[in-house]
Amino acid sequence: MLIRVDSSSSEPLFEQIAASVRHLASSGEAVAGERLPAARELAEALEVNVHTVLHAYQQLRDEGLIELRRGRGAILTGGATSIADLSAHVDVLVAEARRLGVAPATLTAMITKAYS
Amino acid sequence: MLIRVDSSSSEPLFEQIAASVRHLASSGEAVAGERLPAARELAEALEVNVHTVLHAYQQLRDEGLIELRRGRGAILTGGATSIADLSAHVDVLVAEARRLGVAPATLTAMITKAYS
DNA sequence: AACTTGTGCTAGTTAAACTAGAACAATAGT
DNA sequence: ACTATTGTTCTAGTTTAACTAGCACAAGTT
Repeated sequence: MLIRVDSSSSEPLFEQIAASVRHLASSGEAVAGERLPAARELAEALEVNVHTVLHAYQQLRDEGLIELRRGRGAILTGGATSIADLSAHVDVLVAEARRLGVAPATLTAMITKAYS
Repeated sequence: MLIRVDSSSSEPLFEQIAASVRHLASSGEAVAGERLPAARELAEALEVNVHTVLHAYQQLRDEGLIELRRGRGAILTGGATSIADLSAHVDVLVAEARRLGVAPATLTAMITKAYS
């Protein structure tokens, strides 16, 4: 269960935590039904505030990736399986983008626009 | 040349401007060699500060999408053609993500991760 | 009953985003 | 040459998001 964080990065800490969890799910390292570390526990391990971890967890819940229950913690939903299925397609697109010399920010912006 | 901005959005204004330009390029509405509005001019039209527009332009330059020259303005580079070529692939991936019920933030996070 | 864990609140600090105004440098047009 | 255009680079102030801190509470687990 690898969740790491870089405090010197310009990316918000809660986004980094959320990204780590998404990666665990997309790579298949964590599967549906699996439990994430308790917020207080993870906060201590990463040396960040509990609220920062909870902020990340709540965002993941809004995306439908996890469920949050008191006394039980954060559990990966079936949505985690879906994103693992998407991984291969993502790799293809990124390879194509790399070949064309398209920057990450450009590609993610295109994705966001295509959704709306 | 449609560049719009929503001041009530949580997304930074300069990001919205950059996203608009990326969309113009990816949709083919603007092609390589074409000139974007001058920063001062666009700032007035959008009712934002000149620095905000320049911030967006400088980010696009860092991505290799435009060139900035004094007295001349912002010109779309060949990179703009590349991202137009990517558009079809992006649409396929987004359609697949939609079908699986994957949220935009999840997908963009996967993209970012796949790049690194 | 005791323990675990997310929820909700207040509050203070730090960093990013935005605005404003000015002077400057390089290019374009006349 | 001269003038207008346009990006570059400063300083500076305001607003907002992110982060931290600590506490009380609710709902679930053991």
